[in-house]
Amino acid sequence: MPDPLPLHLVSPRPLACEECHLRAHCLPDHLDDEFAQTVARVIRPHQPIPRGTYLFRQGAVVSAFYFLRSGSAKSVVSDASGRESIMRFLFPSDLAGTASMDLTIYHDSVITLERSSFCELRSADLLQLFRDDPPALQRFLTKISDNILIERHARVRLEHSSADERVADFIVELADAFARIGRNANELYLTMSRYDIANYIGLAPETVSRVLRRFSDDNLIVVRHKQLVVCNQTRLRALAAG
Amino acid sequence: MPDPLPLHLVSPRPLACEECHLRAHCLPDHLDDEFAQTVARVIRPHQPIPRGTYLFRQGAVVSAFYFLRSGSAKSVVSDASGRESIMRFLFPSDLAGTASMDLTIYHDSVITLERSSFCELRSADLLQLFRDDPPALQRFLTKISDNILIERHARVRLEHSSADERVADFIVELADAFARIGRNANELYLTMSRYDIANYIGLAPETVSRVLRRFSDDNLIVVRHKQLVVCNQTRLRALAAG
DNA sequence: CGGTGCCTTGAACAATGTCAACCTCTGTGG
DNA sequence: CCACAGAGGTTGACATTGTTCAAGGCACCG
Repeated sequence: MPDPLPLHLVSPRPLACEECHLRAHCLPDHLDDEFAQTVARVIRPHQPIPRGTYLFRQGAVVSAFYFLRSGSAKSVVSDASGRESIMRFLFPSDLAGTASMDLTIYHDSVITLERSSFCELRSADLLQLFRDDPPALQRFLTKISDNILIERHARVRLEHSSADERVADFIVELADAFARIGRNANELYLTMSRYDIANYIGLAPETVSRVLRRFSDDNLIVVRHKQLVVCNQTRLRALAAG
Repeated sequence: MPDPLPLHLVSPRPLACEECHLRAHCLPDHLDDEFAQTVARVIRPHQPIPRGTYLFRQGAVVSAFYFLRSGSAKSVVSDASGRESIMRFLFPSDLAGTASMDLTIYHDSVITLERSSFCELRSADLLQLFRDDPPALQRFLTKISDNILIERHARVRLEHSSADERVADFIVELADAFARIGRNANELYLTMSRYDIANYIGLAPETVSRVLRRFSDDNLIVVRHKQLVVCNQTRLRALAAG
């Protein structure tokens, strides 16, 4: 997935939206002339930003949600004792910030894992967008609902799964995310570190290493650094299901 | 917290709403005459229902959300392999069904843990309520956001806490829920079984028993069946924080 | 007053975390 | 282009924690 052109090179709105390959996943479902003005005020495309950039920080006042167009990111919460937990990984078409829809402060931080681009959805004008285009509210709610289900899945995985099951399930989850954005679901690239993976699925990094090694020995996968090839998706899914 | 009168004995709407002790936690923020009609169409009080009743079942078509007025309930998801996980416990002023706001099917089941009463928020008319009273949408979103934060807290607890920390945190969480609805935060009544507690915090029921025993030996609490008295809230909170 | 389900307790076991050492890739500067 | 430093990743030995299995107790409800 190549990075898009820098902002100053892309077509001006509303053409940018009409050309967007992720339009079907965006909030507005149509783009006639007058409505386009509302959209243009609420939804703003941004230039690609480098790896390690914060889209927003936990505790800051909410100003916008972020629709990821390319790249990947992680959502992190840090608790009172300073411990950080990764809530989810974000991929193109995912909406960042949905846990902060009470519009007070951000309840997590979102950090890019590679060079990434996104559209900003300004929260101040969001309610107006919902008024002008009620289906947009429905889509917004659906995205939030999806997010809740993803996070619940991650929690159920923590509660009832062995280390093997967790790692298998993580790989399957990643493969599905790749498939959703039109990439090869068998050739995964791990933009996140082993520490991030371990944190996400609630294991020690050493355990993740060992399980990947075992999967590799069993010919389920081939791992080389950040490259992961899935050899036996069926068995991997069976493992993930427990 | 006494059960409210059966539906046929309470005052008709809108008086019922005006008398409701939880009105401040409800969606509409005002109740003038014409608006009251919208509210009456969307929000419907119900008679108390017995313990073990399903408010809705996972997989059923979404018809309403449920605002708990008295009693308690649990939200349960069952996965492909039939394993059940308790996502959260619900108390008065909590809204059940927020994980299903995509309005397709319910993604969890909600089951009462004791005789409970509630108001039904019909989903078909909910969008109209939001149009008639935009702040209601804001309150709705805030309730969903609260729910996400509660479930995230539960997940972080699973990821990074020992058995002692989890049980302490559960007790503190319950105490806070009691305080929020105006009950004594030091005299808790456990409407859920030990199995439910164990499931919720990701432990074996035996472990919960043992930890409660230890806390009791350390004079942190006194447990007798479903009655739990908190003796040293400070130490308990310190334990919960890790 | 007897049964049933929920809860508690004990002992052995298995799983994963911890600690420490070593390896390997990457990026940097000479 | 090479050498080196440092972070990230892997591996092994060991300790710890919580689960599992089995038995027994206690309350509640017929």
